[in-house]
Amino acid sequence: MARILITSALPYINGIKHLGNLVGSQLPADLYARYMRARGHEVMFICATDEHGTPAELAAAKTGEPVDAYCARMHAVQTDLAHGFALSFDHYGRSSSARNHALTQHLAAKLGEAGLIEEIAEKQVYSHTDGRFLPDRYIEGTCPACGYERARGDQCENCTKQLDPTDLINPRSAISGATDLEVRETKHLYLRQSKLRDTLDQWIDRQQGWPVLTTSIAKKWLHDGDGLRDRGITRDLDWGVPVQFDGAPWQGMDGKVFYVWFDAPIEYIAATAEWADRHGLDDSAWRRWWRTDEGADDVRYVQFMGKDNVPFHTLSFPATLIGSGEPWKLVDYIKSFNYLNYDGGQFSTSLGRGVFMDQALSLLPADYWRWWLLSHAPENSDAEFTWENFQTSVNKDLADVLGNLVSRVTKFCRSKFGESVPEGGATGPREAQLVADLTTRLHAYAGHMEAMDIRKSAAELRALWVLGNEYLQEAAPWSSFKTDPDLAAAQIRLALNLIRFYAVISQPFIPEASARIMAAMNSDDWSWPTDVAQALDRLPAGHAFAVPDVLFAKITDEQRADWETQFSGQR
RNA sequence: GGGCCUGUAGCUCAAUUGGUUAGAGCAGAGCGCUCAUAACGCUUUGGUUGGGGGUUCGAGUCCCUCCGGGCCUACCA
Repeated sequence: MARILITSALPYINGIKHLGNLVGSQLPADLYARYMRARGHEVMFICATDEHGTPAELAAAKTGEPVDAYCARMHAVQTDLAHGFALSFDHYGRSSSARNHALTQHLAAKLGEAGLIEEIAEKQVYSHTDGRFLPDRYIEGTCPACGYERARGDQCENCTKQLDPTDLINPRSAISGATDLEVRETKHLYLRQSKLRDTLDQWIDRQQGWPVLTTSIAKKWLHDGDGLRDRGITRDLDWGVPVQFDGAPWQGMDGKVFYVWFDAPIEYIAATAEWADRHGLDDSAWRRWWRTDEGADDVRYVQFMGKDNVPFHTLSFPATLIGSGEPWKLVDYIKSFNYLNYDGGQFSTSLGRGVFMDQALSLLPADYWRWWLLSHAPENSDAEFTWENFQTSVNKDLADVLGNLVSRVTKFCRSKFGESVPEGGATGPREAQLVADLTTRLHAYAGHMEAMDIRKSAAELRALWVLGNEYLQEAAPWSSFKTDPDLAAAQIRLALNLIRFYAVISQPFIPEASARIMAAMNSDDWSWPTDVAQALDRLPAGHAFAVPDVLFAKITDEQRADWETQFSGQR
C-alpha cells in the first residue's frame, strides 16, 4: 500500500468555473484519487479556492460586498458545486486561511534568510479614481504601433506587440475608465529564482515520463533569453497575505501583500494543515505528507493542472520549497491538460458562452458530465465540446451499453426467477472465456489508470462493459430458459454478479451510478476485484436484489436543440 | 518575431516510440436476436496518414519545406 498525495490546481474565486476548468484539473484528479483509494492506497486529495489578487477585489467591488465576505460566499458556492460533481477532496481549503498566512510568511522568511529575496524599487501605474495600483493589463490605451484603441498595458491584442503601460497613448484604467493615472515608485520583493536555475534544470531532467507539455514549458522558461528570470512576489493590494510581519527579514513593506501566485501553491500544504485542524489532529498528521524528514519520503505526489499553470508548478513553487532550505516534499509527477473548447470557440464567462458547472448540474446528473469530460479529456491537444458529440457519447456509452445491460439482466431475472439471485446450474467454457476476457481488459484498464491515461482508461472501461453484452448475446438465457432453466439460472447468476463487478470498477468515473447499482444489488462490497472469478461469485444464490430505475435516461434531440440555443452565448 | 504542440476514415480518437495488410467508437450498409432504455450481437463499406521533397531494407513515426489549427511568451490567475 502506497501513500499518494494528489493536488488539483486551485480554482480562482471570482465566479463559477466552466467545464473546461473542471476537466483541466479537478475532475481528472478526482478520478485518480478515487481509483487509488479503490486500490487500497492511502490517499490525500487536496484542493482549495484561490482567493487573492486583483480580480477577486474587483469582483467583490462589483457586488458591493467586502472582499472577505465575497470570498467566503463564493467559496461556499464552489464547495457545493464540488459536492455536486462528486469531487472527493479530503479537504477543500481556502488560500485566505490562517494556515496559509502563517506558512506563506514562514517560507518567505526562510527564502529571505537564504538570500533569495531581493527588494526592488520599481515604477507602477497608480489610479487615483480606483484608489489602487493597476496591473499592466488593467490599463488600456491606444497602441503606439498600430493605433488600436483598446490595447492593453502588457500587449496589444490587435498587433500582438509587447507593450509597457507607459507606451500607451491616452492611457486609462480598464476598471473605471479613469485617466487620472500616475506613475509612482513602489518597492517590491523579488524571488531570486535565477539563482536556482541549474538546480531546477537538473531536477526537471531527473523527472521521467512527464508529459511533453509539462517539460517543454518548463524548459522554455529555464532557457529562453537570459534564462529563468527573477519574479516579483508582492503586490500593492489590501487583500492577501501581509508582507510585513513579526520576524520578517525586511522592513517598510507595510500595506503590501504577497502575489497570489506565491501563496496559492503554498495553500496545497496549508490546506492539508486545515484538514488536520478540522479533524482535530496534531501537526504531525499533515507534516507526514509534506516533510520528507517527518515521513513524506515514501509519498508519491501528483499534481493535476491546465497548461497555463505549468510554469508556476515546475519552477516558481519548487523554487520556493527548495530555496527555503527545508525538506519539503516536491512533486513527483505533473499531469497537465490542454484546453476544452466549446463548439468551435472558447468558453467565455463574459459572453455567457459554454456550459458552467452550476448550469451543467441543473441539466443532468454529474455522471453524465464526468463520463463525457473524462472520456474526452484534452490530454494530447485541445478538445472540443459539442452537444451532438455529448448526446451520442452519453446515450451510447452510458444508456445503451451500461445502463441497458443492467436493465435487461435485472428485469429478465425478475420475470423468470424473481428478485433474488437464482440457484442451480453450472457454468461452462463460455463463462470461463468471459472471465479470461474480463481479466485481460481489467489489467489493461488498471495499467491506464495507473499511468493517468484518461481517455484510454475510459475506452477500456467501456470495452469491459461491452463484454457483458457480448456474453449475454451468446449465452442467450432467454433461450436456454426454455430448454434448460438451470443453465439459464447459472447464466443470470453470473450476469447479476457482473453488474456488481461493473459498479465497483466504474466507480472512479461514475460514482453516483455505481452507488445506485450497488444499492439495487444490495451490496456494499466495494473491494477491488483482483481475482475476477471470485469477484463474480460475491452475490450468492438466494441473495435479494431490486430492479433499479433507469440508470441513464437518454438525451433527446429536443433537449439537445434547446441546450444548443440556450448556451450559444447571447446572454 | 521566438518557442512548443498539433493535422490519421464523414465525426471523435488509437497505433507497443522506425517494423507485416494503419486500428477502435460513433455515423452509414447488411444480417441475427427479442431479455432490455427502438436496446444488444455479428458482418461490412470507408484512409495516397494536410501537400511536396529527403534519409532508410522499411516512415503515420525521423529530417527539410510549404499549408492549416492551437498554446505559451514571465504584471490575469
